Amino acid sequence: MSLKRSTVQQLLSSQELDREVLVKGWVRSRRGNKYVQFIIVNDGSTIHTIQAVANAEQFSEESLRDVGNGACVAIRGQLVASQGKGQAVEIQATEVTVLGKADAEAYPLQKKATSLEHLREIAHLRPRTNTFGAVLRVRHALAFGIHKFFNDRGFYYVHTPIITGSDAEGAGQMFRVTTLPPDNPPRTDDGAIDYSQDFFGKQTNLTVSGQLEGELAAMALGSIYTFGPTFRAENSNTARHLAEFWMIEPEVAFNELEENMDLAEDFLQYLVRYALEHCPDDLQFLNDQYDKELLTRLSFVTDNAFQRLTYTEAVEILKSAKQKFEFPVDWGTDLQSEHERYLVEKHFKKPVILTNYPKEIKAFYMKLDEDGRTVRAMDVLFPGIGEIIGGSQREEDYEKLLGRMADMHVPADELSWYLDTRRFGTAPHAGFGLGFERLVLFVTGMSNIRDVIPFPRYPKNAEF
RNA sequence: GCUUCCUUAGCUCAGCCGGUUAGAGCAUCUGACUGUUAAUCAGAGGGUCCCUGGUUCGAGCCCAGGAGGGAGCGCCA
Repeated sequence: MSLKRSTVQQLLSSQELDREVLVKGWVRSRRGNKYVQFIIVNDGSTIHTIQAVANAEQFSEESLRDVGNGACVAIRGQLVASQGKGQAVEIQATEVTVLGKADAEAYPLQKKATSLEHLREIAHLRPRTNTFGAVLRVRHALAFGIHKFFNDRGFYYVHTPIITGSDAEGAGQMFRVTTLPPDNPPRTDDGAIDYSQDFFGKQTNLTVSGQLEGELAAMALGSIYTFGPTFRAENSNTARHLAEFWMIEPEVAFNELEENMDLAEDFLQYLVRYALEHCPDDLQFLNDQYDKELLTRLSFVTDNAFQRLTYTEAVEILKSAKQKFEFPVDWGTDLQSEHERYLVEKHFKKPVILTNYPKEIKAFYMKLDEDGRTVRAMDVLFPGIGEIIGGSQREEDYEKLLGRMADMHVPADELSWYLDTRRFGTAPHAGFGLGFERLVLFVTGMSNIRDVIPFPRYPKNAEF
């Protein structure tokens, strides 16, 4: 019977020594002398590596020639207690097979430090680094934790469309989806492009948000969430924006603003706790390597209630702050990054939820407050990354919603399907959007959002 | 889109006031070393100084334009 492959993770945590094992993975390093060689292997199951020892009596120089940095190998041998310091167990190799060679002269990944900017240019190989291995494992854990959180609380996962016929969602610039020939599209009599001849018989785009469709589902299933790709064709060049990113959008019937805040806070604390529990080694590595405050900051999020205050209260605090701001604070204008950072990092020193923004600076679907000046919006602000969640209680009143759409020049006829929820059995409801990569950014302590997604898309870049 | 900084060996970076044959560490290759931990030690090979044009006796260095990248800002998640 053939020996089953063990992962590095299984071998390192095994109490069962002096048995034959088989490991397969990629060589991180080989060193030694003419009597003994040490082969360091990682297989992605953990950030840690396992050491295989090859004695010269069994392995000629020639047989290990191709066992170099980056090569893929299968190693069979005895799992034994290590004679050396630095690891508890190691494999005394009896058979080393090279599954895939890696030319040492050409292999782009070095054993020593390589900049994150350079790794971005070789994004097809960067998962083999410690850093990206850790980031991708944490990313997975967070994705899994999101589904678990909602499933455990009776939410249904709803798949909203990626191609949308609506261009009025108001969340940002959209990417057009078309099969018309770009050099010579069919035209109508007045010279405009004739989209009636396009694939869908109309103009279509990639979604900027699943929220409107999510609201439809919540008006039937009660509690739902979406988790899917989202696209923004904005020329945003920052460490916090991507043209293609993943968004989580829960929507809950009968929830009002207060319950929406409770959900957002529980959700974020749960996810940070989930990552701490399931990825301790990866987070420890990221803490040691990139951000010595990371674990402290994560614990701070799980251990402290978020500070809740209204936009109006925040403006008062900022106006009386001793700190000089580049942009003046005035009621009615949106807060700048510097203002949000002051509130979170200097004034409260904890995550902040800002609510009840002026209606002029928020979306048409947010519920109007009694005073007629503000809406039941909420933004969750995190240290370092700013807005991680944006949400609101939705306007459930048909007439008021129509009025808001008219004020903000949102075409009601294109959104008749959305308005139908208010015409037939409307109900109070609330939800929010969480940018998945911003969460991964916060939890990993990475500083650029392009380093927390395998293949980032941003202006002038769609490689791989 | 705006502001600002950067681009020199495979990688990370020095390079003085514009001066003759452009450097270091790591990586690679060769050799040494009986258990290494980013092994160590010795030696060798390795360059379109981002591109185009200009100034100058002479440009990696100064000037103009272009390309690419970082940071900050705006838009937002």
